[in-house]
Amino acid sequence: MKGSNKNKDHSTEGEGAGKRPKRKCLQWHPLLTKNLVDFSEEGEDEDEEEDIDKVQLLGADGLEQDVGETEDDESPEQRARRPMNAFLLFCKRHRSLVRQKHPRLDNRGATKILADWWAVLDPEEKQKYTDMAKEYKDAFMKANPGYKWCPTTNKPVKSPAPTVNPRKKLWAFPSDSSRDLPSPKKAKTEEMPQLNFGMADPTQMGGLSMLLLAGEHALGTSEISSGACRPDVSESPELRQKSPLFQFAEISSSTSHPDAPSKQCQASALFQFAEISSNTSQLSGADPVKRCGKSALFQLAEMCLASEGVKMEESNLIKAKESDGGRIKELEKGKEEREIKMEKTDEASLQKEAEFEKSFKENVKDSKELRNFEALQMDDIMAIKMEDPKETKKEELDEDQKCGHFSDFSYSASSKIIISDVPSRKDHMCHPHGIMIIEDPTALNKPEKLKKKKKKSKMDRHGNDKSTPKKTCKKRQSSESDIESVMYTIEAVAKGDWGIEKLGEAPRKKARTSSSGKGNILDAKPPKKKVKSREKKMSKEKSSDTTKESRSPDLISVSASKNISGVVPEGAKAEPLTPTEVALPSSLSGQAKPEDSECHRKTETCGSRKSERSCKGALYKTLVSEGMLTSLRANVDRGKRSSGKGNSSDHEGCWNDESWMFNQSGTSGSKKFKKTKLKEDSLLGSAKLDEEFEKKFNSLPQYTPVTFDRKCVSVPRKKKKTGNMSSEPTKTSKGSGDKWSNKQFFLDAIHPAEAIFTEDKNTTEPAYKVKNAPSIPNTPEPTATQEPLVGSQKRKARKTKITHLVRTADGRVSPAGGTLDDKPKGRLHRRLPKVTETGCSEERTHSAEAAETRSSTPEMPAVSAFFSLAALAEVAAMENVHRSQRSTPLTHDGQPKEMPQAPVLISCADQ
DNA sequence: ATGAATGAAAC
DNA sequence: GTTTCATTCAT
Repeated sequence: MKGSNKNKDHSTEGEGAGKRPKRKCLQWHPLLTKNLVDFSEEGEDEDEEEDIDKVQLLGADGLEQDVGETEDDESPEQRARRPMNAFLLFCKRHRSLVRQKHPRLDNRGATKILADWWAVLDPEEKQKYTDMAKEYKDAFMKANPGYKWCPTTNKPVKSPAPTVNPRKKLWAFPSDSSRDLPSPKKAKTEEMPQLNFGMADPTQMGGLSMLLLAGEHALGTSEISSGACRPDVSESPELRQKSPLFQFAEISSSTSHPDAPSKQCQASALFQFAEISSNTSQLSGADPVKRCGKSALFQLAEMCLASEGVKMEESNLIKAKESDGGRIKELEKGKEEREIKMEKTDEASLQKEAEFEKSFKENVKDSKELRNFEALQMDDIMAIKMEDPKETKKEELDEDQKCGHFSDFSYSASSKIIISDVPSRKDHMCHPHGIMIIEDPTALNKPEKLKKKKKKSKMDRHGNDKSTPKKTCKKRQSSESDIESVMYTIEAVAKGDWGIEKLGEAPRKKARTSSSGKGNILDAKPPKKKVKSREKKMSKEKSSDTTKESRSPDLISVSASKNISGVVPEGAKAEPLTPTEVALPSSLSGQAKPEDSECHRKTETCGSRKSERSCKGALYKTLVSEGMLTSLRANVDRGKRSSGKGNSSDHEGCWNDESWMFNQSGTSGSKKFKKTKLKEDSLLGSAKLDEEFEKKFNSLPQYTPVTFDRKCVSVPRKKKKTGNMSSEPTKTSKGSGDKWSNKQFFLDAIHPAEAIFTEDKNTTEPAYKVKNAPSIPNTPEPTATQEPLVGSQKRKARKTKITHLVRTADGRVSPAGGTLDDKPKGRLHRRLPKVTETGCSEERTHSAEAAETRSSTPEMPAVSAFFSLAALAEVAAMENVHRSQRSTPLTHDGQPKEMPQAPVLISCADQ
């Protein structure tokens, strides 16, 4: 396949020198791009450097974007892609399946099928996607307040320079350079790796997966900066409420922070993520109290920023840039400013410390919750750290790379975040605050700008870092509790001082990795996405355990790579990315050992990257062992849950529930067990993280291919017709068939509905939520008949037609005027329930299978028998209701019905 | 670069 | 109402 493509390309154009056959399908995300780049470049020593290099390259290319970037404070960056809508999410999630099923089918065909599916999809299912999309969008918007979807016309509002294609991506409306807008995005994507961590990244949220991935990356990448900032950070309970994604969003978007904190609280995880990522925040030294409202991560980020003059500078620069047209000039200035700021930093740090203490006390109050919260934060951070592994680009890998976006979230990596751990309970453990620092210079600011600066400043920075002796936090020599050890580790890392002792803990990971090692090294590596998805499918059966394993390795590998990034300890870095298999082991081993030797050697010198990396790796491990990851995962779940359940708007509840509980238990438990379970925990944690990411992204139910087939079969006429042929036949049949025919349709429709959703991997988590209200057919009113047509008239018309003709099948078109047309199927489908929940994968899987079985064979007949016209009518009515009610009250039912059909049948029977 | 789908946003 | 663009990837 690939080869063909390549060839194709050649033939097609002379121009392209090689161009990327694939283009950027996946690259769309800058992050991804970056990751890819990283991978390729990985060979290089440091992540940072790499980034810088990349940046340079960009700059070299002539893109001055960096400078131009400007701000993101408000402006979205050009790069950001508009968030995907529900349908797109659906497509993204299912396309692979479709393709698998119909390899021959090209994307268009697949798209058609997907559309059919979408049409058939239960309202609930659809709703999930819709909710997700909404959440995502909200997060995105939060991250990029100024973001405009599309300039429709050509002119961007401001951009004077029309040179650019009007269409392309105007939305980057920001005044940035006009040229930047269009070219940058794609150009970057294509050619350069740009790193976009900056604020925009969150923006890019285009892919949910990206977010998740980002988180992972962050974890991996985030380095524990040698220069430790002072601990600070206040955590507020409020944050807890946010879902991880939301938090992420917050982080990502710098701008958001100031906004209403309360609001944020409610926000979903996505938002948080966005905020964190974007958070360029000016660190204005807001009061600690104020900060409380913000997410801890965000606060941390701010602190970090404050502490580090560099970042400050950048932000300032950015601002300045905004004000000033000259970008480059400013950059230069920035350097100078930076120096000045450096001085300031110390002061700031001091203040922060004071604040920190205060916040700390406050936090103590919360105790458990707080603790959990913290854990969550940690997780988030971890996630952030997980950065892109680098990998060499290989032709073969191309595809994989695409997939790689999962691992990508580069931006997170760049940002530094310091997290302090507040002792949650005095009783349980009083840990000194541990501080994790994530460096992400760029993250705070815009990627591009940052890049440039970085390059230039890079040297400076390093010098600074080294030079600036961070105040060492007090380190704790003896690790009383696991947590302490972790904290200690963190501190040590921050200091640059690493105790070998801790390393001991790390080993478990290694073991894990080793286990994971498979044959495919190369392929596996970066592209988690595809691979993952595929693997998932493959491994689905395996169940949570398997998944965990598979995932964990990835995470680890990633983290390792990142950690190591600075210096590749051993050969590992060479191909960092191979995430899962090869890379992991090597990296891990490398980490551990090197750490020992190097780390302990360098007690103080933060300077050596290797040591840092190794330390980081150790730290990471420690965290994992502690269960931090687990908690993270839980967070993610929560976010998922929230999204799934309620709409983004509601969010609120997210935190509590099982996931929350789970976190706590997990965390605490891990502590106790530590070593014993540490490994497991780590595995779980990592696995969970991955899962969560995926989940979010995939939280949506997926139809199994089988189902898909059935649907195709059952619905064939519609689909096919839709695309190619006229639906006439169908219609005719209807007309002639009358009700009878309808029935048939109905049945057909149902079949598909039965479809089983594959739950993905599912994860071990308890069900994050199952929305479906099993039995509730309540149909308040049948009124809503029409669906809102969307899209252009054409589409509308087409759709309408289809609906009548084709879709009818689903819903059944009434021969006459068919007022009711669509209704029926929806309702039935709804029941299908996804199996999403999570229980144990095994059970789930099992049930799913069972369901399939049932649906496929035996039941059909029975069903048909059951259905009566009346029943159909009722269903239709119900469906309408559903449709109208988009906002389904979420029933939290934790457990969906295993048997989808059953309910339906029953209802029918009743009537 | 195009298209296939849908949806959301910007006109 | 219409246009753009988000994803994906074979042409």
